[in-house]
Amino acid sequence: MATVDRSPTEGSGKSVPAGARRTTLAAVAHLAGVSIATVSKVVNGRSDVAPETRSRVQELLRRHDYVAPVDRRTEAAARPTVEVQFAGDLKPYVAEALGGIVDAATELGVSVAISQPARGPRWARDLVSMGRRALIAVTSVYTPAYLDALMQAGLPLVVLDPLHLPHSEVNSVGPTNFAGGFAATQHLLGLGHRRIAYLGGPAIAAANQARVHGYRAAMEARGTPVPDAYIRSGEFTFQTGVLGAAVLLDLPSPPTAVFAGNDEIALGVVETARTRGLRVPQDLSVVGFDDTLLARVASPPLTTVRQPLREMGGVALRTALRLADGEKLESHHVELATELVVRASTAPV
Amino acid sequence: MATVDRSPTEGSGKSVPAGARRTTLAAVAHLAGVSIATVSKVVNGRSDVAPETRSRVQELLRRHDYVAPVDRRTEAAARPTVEVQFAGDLKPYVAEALGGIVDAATELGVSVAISQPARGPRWARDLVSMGRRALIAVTSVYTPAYLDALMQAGLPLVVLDPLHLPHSEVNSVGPTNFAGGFAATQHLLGLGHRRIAYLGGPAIAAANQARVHGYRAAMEARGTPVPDAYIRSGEFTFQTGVLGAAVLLDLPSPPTAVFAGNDEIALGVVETARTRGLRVPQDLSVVGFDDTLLARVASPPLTTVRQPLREMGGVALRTALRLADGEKLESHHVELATELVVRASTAPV
DNA sequence: CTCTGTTTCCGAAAACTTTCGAAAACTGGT
DNA sequence: ACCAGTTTTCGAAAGTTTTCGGAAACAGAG
Repeated sequence: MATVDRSPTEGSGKSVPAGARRTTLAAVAHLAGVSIATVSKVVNGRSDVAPETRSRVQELLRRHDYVAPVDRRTEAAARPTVEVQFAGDLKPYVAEALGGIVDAATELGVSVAISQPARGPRWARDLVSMGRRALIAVTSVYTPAYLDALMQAGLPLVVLDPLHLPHSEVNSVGPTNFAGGFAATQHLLGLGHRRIAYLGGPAIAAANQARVHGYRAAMEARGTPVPDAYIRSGEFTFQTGVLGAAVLLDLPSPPTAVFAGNDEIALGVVETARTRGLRVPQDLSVVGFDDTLLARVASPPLTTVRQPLREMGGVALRTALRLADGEKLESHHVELATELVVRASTAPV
Repeated sequence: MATVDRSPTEGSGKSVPAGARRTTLAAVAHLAGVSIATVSKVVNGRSDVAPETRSRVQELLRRHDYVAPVDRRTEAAARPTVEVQFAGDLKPYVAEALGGIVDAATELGVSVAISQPARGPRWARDLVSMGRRALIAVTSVYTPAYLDALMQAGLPLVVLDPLHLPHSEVNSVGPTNFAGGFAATQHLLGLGHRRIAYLGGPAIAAANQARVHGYRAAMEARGTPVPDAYIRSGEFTFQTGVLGAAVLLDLPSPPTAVFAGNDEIALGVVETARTRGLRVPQDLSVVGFDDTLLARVASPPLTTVRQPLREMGGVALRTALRLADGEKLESHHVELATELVVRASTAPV
């Protein structure tokens, strides 16, 4: 089998004259007037070679079409690896994006390693020495120190669904949060709702802010006033949904529809409605965001704004690989389109 | 610098007697009665080594703590890597187990790579040549050819929640499915239910069978007959829950409680109840299995049998590492205790 | 200028990997 | 059983990489 594998390599490019041996380190070493060891070091990018010697040897290697054995090897061992880091639990949101990354990686013949964000002063350099070519951070916070460590190590970064606002130093992939918030709100308005509340994630999160703005824009376009109490922040958790919905429903003028910042919050809202004897969607309409598994298996199935999570994962991986290849990107931030998916948690007032 | 880097390695584990040289391929080759070349091939996962020879050499390499030069380069590169494979989507079940694996790996300083089950004749060997030391398969099917490829490559395998019955050739980690099924059914019986149905996953799945048996055992212990129509199989999906519940509820004598094979099925049952105007738990009690996020964020929150998924992931990782170190295991199959978690989806008749 | 580290660069030797041919073990035939 | 072709397995030799020590260049202190 090894013999069969090798054959394609032989036919590559300008072929060596029949009978002539392949160029060896020894030949080059002789011509360059250095030892074999030194030539080997040049080939492998070791540091202990004088710049002048290095370039002289490199020139000879080129001239004689030297091919290193590692390059002759089968592609398997040479597969690049990208690291994917996620903080905290592997929630459905992260899991689906990760699924998209793995799919794309399988297709491209790339390995994927996963980990929690590492600590310690050397973490970024350690990743490089473990053979990682790029880093994809999913919904992670990144501090200047974090970015600096990556820069130092020369490890390119792509952030999937960045928590912060798109920063020119950082490459990121995200959904069209504004458009999604707008579409969700418009859907509720179209059903005749006017008292629509927004119950979202952390106020600092860029994604959350964009969704709020989309919501506001739709409300204003319809000329519907938005009481301050109708916009609430919290975490992207079930708990926030349960508690936030309770507060909203206790308002003197409670909303007839809630637009939740993600599916998990939406489920919390549904649960609070249930404990209070309110039926969804007859008594309260709920819209989620993300369209994770959660939305599809909920009771009732959730109307939600679909994020193309798998595609986003794929784009993130491809972007990471392009950065690893030293390509310059024309755009630092890519947004993929969201889409409203209407299911059973929304109904006319 | 190189000299300084090496020193920490010297102090690791059972130290080599002072003055003694590091283990070399030549030493191992001599012990094994083969050539240096053959030992090198084993280290690098090359194909042209007989399985018997390979395992004998591997054993000696381990016993003498051989460290490949590529691993000596930096201490970071020496971190072992385990591959985790999962088929299909990254469902909450798989995601939580994966979370447990990553946690344990972080603690132990091990790298985790993830992928879809690979194809091709060389996949297992490729994993070895990419530096993987063990493989954890999550709910994957494994064919004889699959096992054979691993054996050939000398890559140890741990299956998490095996689909097949525990096989003496395969090391596996799973929950106490029988006890879980028994506890769930007893809980329903204790609430006064007598017409209890089981709606589970694939009939061939070992986990499903054990849950059914637990259910049957509890019913028989109480002297409650189980009509054949009360036991249904399908997939571990929402769809199966929706459809199966519809069939069960159309029975002449419909059940008052459904024990579902997992949380996703349980949610399907809840949804069918809802569309028929039945309230859970007042009109129908539902018990799930797994206690994934799904159970906690459902409406109503699901009574379910908790699997210690994170712990199972941790055990799987530790087991995989021990196998990679050549330890013999006293037991081929480890079962971790399940626990009934009572929430709001069950109530007295 | 001399002495004493310190760093850079190189190569000999040792360690390791790959190639490739040959023997052994299978394949199907007759 | 025997034979010709094929595949598997292995090791010798060739090729390559790593280790480690030493020479030369460099840098400061006396």
